[in-house]
Amino acid sequence: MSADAAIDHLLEGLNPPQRDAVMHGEGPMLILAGAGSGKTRVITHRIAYLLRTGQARPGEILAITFTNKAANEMRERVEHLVGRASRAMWVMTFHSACARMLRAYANELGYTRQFTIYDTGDQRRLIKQVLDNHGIDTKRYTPRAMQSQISSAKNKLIWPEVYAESVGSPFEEIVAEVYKDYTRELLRMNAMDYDDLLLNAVRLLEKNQEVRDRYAQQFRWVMVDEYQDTNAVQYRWLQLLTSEHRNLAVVGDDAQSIYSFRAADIRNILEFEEDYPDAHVVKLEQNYRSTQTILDAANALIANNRGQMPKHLWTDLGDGDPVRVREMADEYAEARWVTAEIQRLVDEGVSRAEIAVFYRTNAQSRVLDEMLTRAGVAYQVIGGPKFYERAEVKDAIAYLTFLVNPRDATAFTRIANSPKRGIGQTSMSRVLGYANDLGIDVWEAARGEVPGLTKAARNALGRFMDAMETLKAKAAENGPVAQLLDALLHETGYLDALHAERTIEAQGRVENLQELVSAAAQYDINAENGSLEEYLQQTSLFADADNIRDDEGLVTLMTMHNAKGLEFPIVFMIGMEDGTFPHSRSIEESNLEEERRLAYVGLTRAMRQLTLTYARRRMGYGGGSAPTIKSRFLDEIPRELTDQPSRISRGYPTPGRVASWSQAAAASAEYAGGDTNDAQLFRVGDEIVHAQLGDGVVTGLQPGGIVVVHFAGEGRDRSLMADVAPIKKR
DNA sequence: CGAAATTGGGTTTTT
DNA sequence: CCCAATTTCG
Repeated sequence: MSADAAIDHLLEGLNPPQRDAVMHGEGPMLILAGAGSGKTRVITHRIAYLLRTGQARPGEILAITFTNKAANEMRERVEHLVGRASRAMWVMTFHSACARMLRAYANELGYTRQFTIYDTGDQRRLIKQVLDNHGIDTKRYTPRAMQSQISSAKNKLIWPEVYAESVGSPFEEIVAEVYKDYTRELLRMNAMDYDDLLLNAVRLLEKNQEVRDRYAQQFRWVMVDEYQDTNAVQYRWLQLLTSEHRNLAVVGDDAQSIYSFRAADIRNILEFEEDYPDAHVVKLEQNYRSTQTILDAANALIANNRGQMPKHLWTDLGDGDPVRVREMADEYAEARWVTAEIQRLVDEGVSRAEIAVFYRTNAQSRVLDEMLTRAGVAYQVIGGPKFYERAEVKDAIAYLTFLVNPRDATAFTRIANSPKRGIGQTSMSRVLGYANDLGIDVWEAARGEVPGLTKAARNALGRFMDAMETLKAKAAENGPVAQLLDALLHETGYLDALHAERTIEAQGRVENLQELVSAAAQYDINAENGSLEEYLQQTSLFADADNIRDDEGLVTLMTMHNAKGLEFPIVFMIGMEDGTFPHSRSIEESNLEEERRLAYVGLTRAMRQLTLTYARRRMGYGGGSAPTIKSRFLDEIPRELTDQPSRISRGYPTPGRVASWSQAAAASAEYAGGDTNDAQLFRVGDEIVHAQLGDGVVTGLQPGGIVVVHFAGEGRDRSLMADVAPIKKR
């Protein structure tokens, strides 16, 4: 293929705005990409186009995403378009890119290139220690609260010194103190937390002109995905990197900004045109994913937010089916019904991999979990308790970490007595204190003559460190990580201790560790020039969402946050109740707009069929089941887009929709269990009693066994399924 | 020092 | 309701 033909090929099949974005040359660009508008395609084709036209060389390209999954996908697609040239590009997450820069210049900031990356748990442990050192009451000032304050300060680019100057309350004074010490401790341990990766990368670029020049010159072409979710630090980092060439192309959708709790600042995208008055703006509004009905529902919902960037998603895929809305008795009925529906779909020939269930909080997956298991439906749950956060996995990783980073006291305290080998709290403190006093590595201290140890403790510590020395020698050989891991688990007695427990739980732990070893073996195979350090970095930046499997016939369960960037032909959104979604906390914090954007994200994941369910009663944290109010978001979706009878034609069946309706109602009756009513029993005007809502009057009857009831003391009518609702004629 | 028992604490979303 | 961390006892 000639060069020109190759270029034509790249532009083929793109719509005009997409093509515009792909072909844009020098200068800043804002691509407003609605859901499902083919933005990944635009980014990847743009990269290929820049290369093919000779405007860019591979090494000049920096393409940034938020998740590893997105980065991998982008990398694969770019590789598909341009081949091996993709290897010289930086296609990765913010965190990986920063970590890479920091490894290269760690010493500039007083770190070594072996620095450890701390997750939230590690952070809290270290903060707790700082609090204890200060004699601060950790009940009143919880490590959790401290961690969240510090993290939010970091994400706003507020350094410890600056924070200390602006304290306005005793609480903040303590935070300031802890923040300062925590930062110092991290440096001493040669460790950075997640936030530090970004923050220190900024510090490095600001502080060191040479480094800044190097990267700012290298990255002539910068592309950022999900720009609406960037925070102040990421913003600054991008500014520093693009100061030279100003070829910053950002892709995002303000309607999908859902990470303000992680300090994402929607203003970054809203004000992009103010930051770059010469920015070329492209709007991608044609959606290639969903039916028009689904898009209309999403458009109508998001219209309730103020200050959106004007846009209107459309598709030529046709209207498709109405959005299904279902009311269930409680979360069990809801889960049973969803399960039954899934089984029905699968019977009809739908692949399980085409089906997803979304919910607001991870806890909601439990009931569904149970029902699907009972029904024998294969599924995967994304999120929740994470593999790399399980105690045994963290232990194993901590062993490796300590081998690499001998200063990491957090890793040391985690593993020194795990498995139990008689090195208790006091002994560990002695070791740490000793290291502190002499200003030496924890490793070195632990090998030396630590004063004040009992004979037993000294022996135990000696044996432990002997094993560690052996492992360190093995690590120095740079062999496969999996082998080292395996050796470690045996050498340290970790597996023996688990086997000795002889419990099912311990067996599960052993299996998790086996899984860890095979994952490491995978790494050994995949990594081109792998190293223990790189392996550790990868695992610490690993997110559960990276684990989604899409080719094994599994129904996918996940939070709506995790669903961002994905699509499924058939989507269920459950728990559509005020308090659950929108979450009560968002209502309290008047953060409804972000919740609505989250709902928007959920709705726009669906390609063909969208079903929204809510339960009349839901269990709170403390056992009791309480009545609920259906989500205000449901009311924001025009009825005519749903299979709910519209208010005007209440009581009259809508032709064409009746069949599927009664089918669904029948399924629901079958699975909801409990006493059932026959809809025929009720007539308009009947007085009824509801188990929770009390007295009411039937004001309408609808197909599918729905009775519309007006309850005393309620401003509106409720539609109830006669066969499952706890109602009786009086 | 380790294991068991109790208590209290907290549940939005996560790179 | 469930987990974790602290406390208490052996």
